[in-house]
Amino acid sequence: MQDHTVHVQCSGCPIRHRAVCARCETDELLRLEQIKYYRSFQAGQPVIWSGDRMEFVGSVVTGIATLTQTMEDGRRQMVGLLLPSDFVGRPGRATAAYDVTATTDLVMCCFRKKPFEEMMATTPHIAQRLLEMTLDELDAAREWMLLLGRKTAEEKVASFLLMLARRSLVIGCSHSKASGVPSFELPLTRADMADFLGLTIETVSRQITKLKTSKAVRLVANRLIQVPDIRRLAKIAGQEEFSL
Amino acid sequence: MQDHTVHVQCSGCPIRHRAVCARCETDELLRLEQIKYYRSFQAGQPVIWSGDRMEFVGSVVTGIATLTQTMEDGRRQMVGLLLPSDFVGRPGRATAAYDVTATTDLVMCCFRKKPFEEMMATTPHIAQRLLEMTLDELDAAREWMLLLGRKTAEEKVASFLLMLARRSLVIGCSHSKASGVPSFELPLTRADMADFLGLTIETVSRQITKLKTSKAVRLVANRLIQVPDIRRLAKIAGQEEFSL
DNA sequence: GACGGGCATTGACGCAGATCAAATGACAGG
DNA sequence: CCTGTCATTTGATCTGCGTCAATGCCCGTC
Repeated sequence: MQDHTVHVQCSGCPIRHRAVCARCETDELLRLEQIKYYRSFQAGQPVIWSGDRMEFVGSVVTGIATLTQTMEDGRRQMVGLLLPSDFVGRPGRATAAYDVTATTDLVMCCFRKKPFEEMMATTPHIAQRLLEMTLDELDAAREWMLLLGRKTAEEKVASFLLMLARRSLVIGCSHSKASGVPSFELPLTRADMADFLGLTIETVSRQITKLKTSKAVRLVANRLIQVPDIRRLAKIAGQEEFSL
Repeated sequence: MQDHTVHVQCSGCPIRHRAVCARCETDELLRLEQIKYYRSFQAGQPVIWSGDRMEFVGSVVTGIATLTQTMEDGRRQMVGLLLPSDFVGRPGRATAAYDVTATTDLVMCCFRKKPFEEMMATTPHIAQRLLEMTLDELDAAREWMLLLGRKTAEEKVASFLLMLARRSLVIGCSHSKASGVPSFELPLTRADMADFLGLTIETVSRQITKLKTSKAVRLVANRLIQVPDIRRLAKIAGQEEFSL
């Protein structure tokens, strides 16, 4: 709840080159810097509720947030996993379409919607970058649709862990480097994983146990996972041909 | 296979105000007109295969195409349903990410990728409109994810028919107007519907029979469907509160 | 060290939807 | 009108995952 505000220079920002501002020149960055502000959220806190008036858009700086849809009877489906540099909100729309929740402690770089929209209209670099990011998200959503519609529970869980393992390699996560084996912290509870994968908590748990028993993954600590053979995990996830 | 080419003025184009060119001024339209060409595909013909080199992007003018993903073992999931005015292809990408297939006879308005990308860089109206369309598609994909992950077979089929019924009202389809009851032609085979909904052909068929028996829909002709009470269909689809 | 509250695991059982198989219908061509 | 092809429906059976319920584990607090 308590959003304590800080101010930092964009030039030293950890997401400077991947976020919506990635293509901005120095002068454009200065203009952005004037309308931006930071907000922090504690793990578990809501960022916005679906239907709420959206007075800002922004980027995840550190931490992880989720985007979920809920049916009247309570069934939930996660429709987005927001990692650092991902963009939240839709320019030109008044109310939020999804619930956004901080699943870890979260810092966001926010812009009031109106000034941001004005800047977007006059700064092609921002709109261009936003288009690129939106197209990437659309691709991700479509791969996710294949997972939800056609994969088995085991394949779903393996696909999810594979995604995280891959990411931990790319980012060069400390765990992965130290051991030489891709390993990472699970950023989601079983309940969140279930909502991500269109399964129940129990099924997720059973499938993780199964992967553990078959030695496809190792649970080092409660939430710390190692993937000794990423290619094998990819095979279980239903992706025969696999690179990286 | 036989792509017979025609030339038509953009000003009289049926998708002029909804496609990627919607925001273009007269002079911009003239430039587009110079690099465009039409291609026709017969029902059932492939437009592109996933992995193929994409030498063009374009808009659906008339007819319907599908975007599908296929796993190595043959499992298929539709990830996009392309209706008139929808955009095909991703600027800045060399190869197709999905199979695109004409499910009805199809006419596309194509642009060679290179000239189109150049125009996009110099014509903000095009990039702006494309961003808007991509954001809409992302929203659609996310609603689709809720359907795939959390809805029952009956809800899935009802949701699909509801989408078509709604669309036939908005477009002002001749069938719907004549009878006063929303009705429409099913543009997809059972197999395509199954790929759309993440079900099998048999389950789709059974659920349609069920909806027919419960009088939620009527099958006027083989492929012609009437929805006497759209609100009831929405309820079955899992959308209690419903407008339009 | 006992207690309580979240999360996670495990087990027993049932059902929605997949699978396998066959019948029916819709058409186009001879 | 018969015949082959393909889409669709219908039936019988099987199974993966959901549901319900109990137990275990981790931690912070008293």
